[in-house]
Amino acid sequence: MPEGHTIHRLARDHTRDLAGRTVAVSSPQGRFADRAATLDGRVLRGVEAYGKHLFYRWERDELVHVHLGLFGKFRRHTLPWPEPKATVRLRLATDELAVDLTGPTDCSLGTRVDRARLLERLGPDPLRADADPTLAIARWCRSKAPIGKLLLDQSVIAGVGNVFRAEALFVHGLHPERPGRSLGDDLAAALWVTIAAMLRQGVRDNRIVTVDPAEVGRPRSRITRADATYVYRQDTCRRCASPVRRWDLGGRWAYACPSCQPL
DNA sequence: AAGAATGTTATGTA
DNA sequence: CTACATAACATTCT
Repeated sequence: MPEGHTIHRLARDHTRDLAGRTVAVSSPQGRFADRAATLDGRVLRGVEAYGKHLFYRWERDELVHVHLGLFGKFRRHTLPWPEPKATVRLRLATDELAVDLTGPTDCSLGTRVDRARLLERLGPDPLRADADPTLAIARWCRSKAPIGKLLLDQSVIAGVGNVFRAEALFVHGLHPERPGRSLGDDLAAALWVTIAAMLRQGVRDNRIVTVDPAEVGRPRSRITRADATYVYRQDTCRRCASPVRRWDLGGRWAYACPSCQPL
């Protein structure tokens, strides 16, 4: 489920609800079940998002790193909360609410050195104030790899997943197989801006809606999941009704409209 | 109710 | 060394 917007949204919500408080930590079936006690009952200092990664920082600099992967999900419970289900890898709880994590690719205890090592492998994240767009743009413009592959490469740009790849390329009429270096500086810069705007909108809505509500003729709030994209998981192009093409690109399904996105 | 899914990494092969 | 393919891993939803 998650692309960068989900992660940033979680960081924001968890900062509001958990940071600055004493947090009960348990990891019933988790990788650090034995060490959860070291964090239990201490103050959570803050929650940080970078691309698709989350970092929970405790007093004395211990960090819990979470990556949701394809299936990871947080669920919140208010008082009287249930016993964690067998699939729960991490539970964070204050007096008011409990947050359960299931299905993560990663949920591990680490240090700021581990965090730094991880961030070295990530490109700029458009949702972060410290992002340097020119790093991603330069990589695109230098590479002969298909732009559809470059968008999923987290070391080039962090936070884009399969939906935003399909949709951002559609908006610019770009075929996913176009080599990055064929874009040119202006188009590449425009693509960054589009991705950043889509991600920001995603944080606001807490879901992905990439179609223009005016184009659909319905307010944003009344756009259903099935109507929320131009080509991603669509049979026909939401703009011109051509049959959408779907093929494997970089190990994931790529979607494109042959008419709106010629090669 | 089988199958698909908004992901990543390690390993094998060319 | 690069580049690609494949497998492995996580779980829920339709």
